[in-house]
Parts: sequence; C-alpha cells; structure tokens
Amino acid sequence: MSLDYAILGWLSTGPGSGYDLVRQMDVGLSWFWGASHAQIYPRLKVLEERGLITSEPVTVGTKLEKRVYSITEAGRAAVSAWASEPPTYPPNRDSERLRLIFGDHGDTKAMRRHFETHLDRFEKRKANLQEFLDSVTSRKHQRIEQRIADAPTEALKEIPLAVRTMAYAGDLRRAELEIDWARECLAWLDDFERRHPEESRAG
Amino acid sequence: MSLDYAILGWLSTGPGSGYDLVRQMDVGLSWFWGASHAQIYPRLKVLEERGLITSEPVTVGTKLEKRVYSITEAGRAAVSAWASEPPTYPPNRDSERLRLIFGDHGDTKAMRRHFETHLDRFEKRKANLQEFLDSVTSRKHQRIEQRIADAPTEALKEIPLAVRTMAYAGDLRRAELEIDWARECLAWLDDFERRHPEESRAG
DNA sequence: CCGACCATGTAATATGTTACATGATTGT
DNA sequence: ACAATCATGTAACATATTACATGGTCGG
Repeated sequence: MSLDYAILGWLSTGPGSGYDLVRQMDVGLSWFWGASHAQIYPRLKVLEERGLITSEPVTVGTKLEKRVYSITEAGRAAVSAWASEPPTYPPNRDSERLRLIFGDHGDTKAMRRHFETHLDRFEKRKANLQEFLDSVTSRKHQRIEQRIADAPTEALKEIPLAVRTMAYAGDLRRAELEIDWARECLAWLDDFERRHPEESRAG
Repeated sequence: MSLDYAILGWLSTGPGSGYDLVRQMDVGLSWFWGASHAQIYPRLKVLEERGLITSEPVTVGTKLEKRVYSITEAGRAAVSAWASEPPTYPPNRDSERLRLIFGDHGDTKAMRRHFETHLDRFEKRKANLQEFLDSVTSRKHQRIEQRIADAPTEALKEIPLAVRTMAYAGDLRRAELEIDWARECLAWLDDFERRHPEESRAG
C-alpha cells in the first residue's frame, strides 16, 4: 500500500504529528501522493500496531493533545525493502481526458472550461514545483538536509538531492507541457468559434 | 463515477459486449481509463437496471451466450450531462515517483531498474499512441467515424476528430517527455557510478 | 484433442471519499 | 468573542483489486 510508504517515507526524514502529515499531503507530498485525514489517522494506528512507527503524546497549551510519530528501525527497513522492489504501475485513469473525448457532441463552453481549468491547474502546479525545487537546490529544505546528513558515505549524500531534483524537475517539465497543450487547445477553440459563430452556444 | 462514463461513452460510439469492453479497457480506452472484468461486468448490470443501456443475448456457435449492450437515449443524455459538468481532479498519486524519492538511501540497482522500466513503459505507450493517432487521422477508426457521422451539423463533425487528436497528441508528447526524462536520469546514474564505483553494489 | 482465447460471473479484501463529530488554541 | 486553524477521530459508502470459478469456441 503506497499510503503506508508515503507516511513511512516522510517520517524517515524526521518525526511529525498526524496533522503535520495531513498538511504535507496537501502541499509537498501530495505532488506524488495525496490523502485525506480520514485515511491518515486510522493508518497511523495500524502502522504503530505493526511496530513500524512509535508515538508519544505532546501537550499543546494546557489541554490539546497531539501525537508525534517517529519511525522505528523496523519501519526504516520496510521503506528500504519497498524502495528496492520492482516498479508497479496502476491502470491509467484520467477522468478529464475521458470527459474531453466523450464530450465531443459540441458543448464548446464546457470544452473551454475544460482547457482553462487544465491551464490554471498546471500553472499553479508549476509555480509550486518551482518554488519547492528552488528551496531544495538552495539547500533550505530541512527534511532533505536531514536525509543528506543521515547518508553514511560522501557519495551517498548526493542521492537524496539528486533523486528529488530529478523527480520534481520531471514533474515541472510535465506541468510546462500541460500548460502549452492547454494553450494550443484554447487557440484551436478560438479558431473554431471564429469559423463557426453559430455553434458557440451549443450544448 | 468515471467507470460508468467510460462504459457509456464507449457504447455511445456503437454497441458491444462486456468482453469487448474488457479488451478495450486493456488497449485503447485504457489510455484514459483502465478497469478489470471484475469491475466491468457488475457495472454493466447496474447501468442496465438504471435504463442507461440495454442488452440482448447473442449466441456464438451453438451454446455460448454473450450479451451485446447498446446505449439508450437516457444513457446518451447522461453522458452529455456529465461531459458538461465542471472538471474535477483527484489527488495526485504516483507511486513510482514516491518510490524514487524515498528510495534515496543508495540502492543504485533499484534506481536503474526504476528508470529503465519507466523508459520501457513510455516507449511502448508512445508507440501505441502513435499508432492509434495515425488510425484516427487517416480516418480508419470505425467508432470515431461513427461519432462524426452522428454529428448533426457540418461544424460539429469537426469536434470528435479534434478532441481525440488533442487528447492523444497531448499524451504522446507526455510520453516523449517521460522518455527524455528517463534517459537523462540514466545518464546521471551512469555518471554517478563512474565517479563512485564503490557504491555500485550498495543496497 | 489441446491450447489459446472467448465469455461471464462472484467473493473477499483493500483502498479511498464524504459526511459526521468534537474540542482546543491563537491571533485580532 | 470570534474566526481561522490546530488536532483527531469514526461511520457509511463508493470504488478497485485479487482470487476463485465455470464453461464454450476455434484453429491447428
């Protein structure tokens, strides 16, 4: 289950609460694995039962209790084993592409919204990825620095930075590609509506 | 539920059996929405109960019965309504990117396999998409020609071809990008192993 | 006659979403 | 005091995977 390894992987870079993890799944981590709190909290309990993580309660203010989780040696071993497994790919699922191709009956307003949403989504994503990548390359990302510090040899200290640069830069280029794609589609649609003004209100 | 619309959308281009749909989910359709027979057969029954599709039994040979499904007017209306809804995006989930960034402890063999599998996967995908795109642009794809024939006006006949060209060409470019990415990552890894031959057997 | 493929199903399990539910803290 | 955010949970439901299960057809 990838959610388990998203949690364990993140905890392998330092301790954190369930809520920290929830926020992480919204921002950084969610670029590769998103999950809601309804999934995360129960899963943390399972991982703790299995001895892959431990937790201790921390009191905030006078009453509010939060649990701060840390990865165990067994947890580190589990991440390491999972990371060395052969890649597996889930079936392709892209509901918006599906909507685009089966929405071919001529609702140009819906098509325009489709492309504009796509554009907006990937422009935001590009900005987020760029900002994150900058924080990584300028060595300001605390958790990644921790991973580097944990590496046992000089050579292995290259890896944490390199894999993240590759992964995030790859997704950044993908975001740029999606932006270009959406702009070209919008240009086609502009041209279509110019050539066929009578269809512009079709649904 | 996108699976419902993958089924309905496909049936909107012509009748077909559950098994046809299963194969379709493996090849063409699966580029945007994959599903297994265990999901498809039960779902067809639900869609039929709801009056969105109908079926008639066809006997193959002397005994083998298959059910051939057709979309109803209610089904067409449902697809049309769904296609005009605002886009929704699920959380990002990319288990292989996750494996790459949390596999940063230095198993270069696993990293190499990761990149090679990625390369292989997207080279196959590129070839499939190219072949499909060619069949579409050379007007040899029967179901798409059916969609074009069904369009009520000359202007609207452009849409089925256009949206598919956009969707498949977009994914083709993405496949090319992933291929470039994997090659660059492999080049980095080659360089790393050249610089640090002692780490090449690490795990 | 045998293997590859056609054809359809169910059951158990795993994973993920949405809604419901509660209460504390912090800054204004 | 009030709002935003911190912090954690459960229940019901929806969706998807894996394994189990059966039998027919067609070509060599």
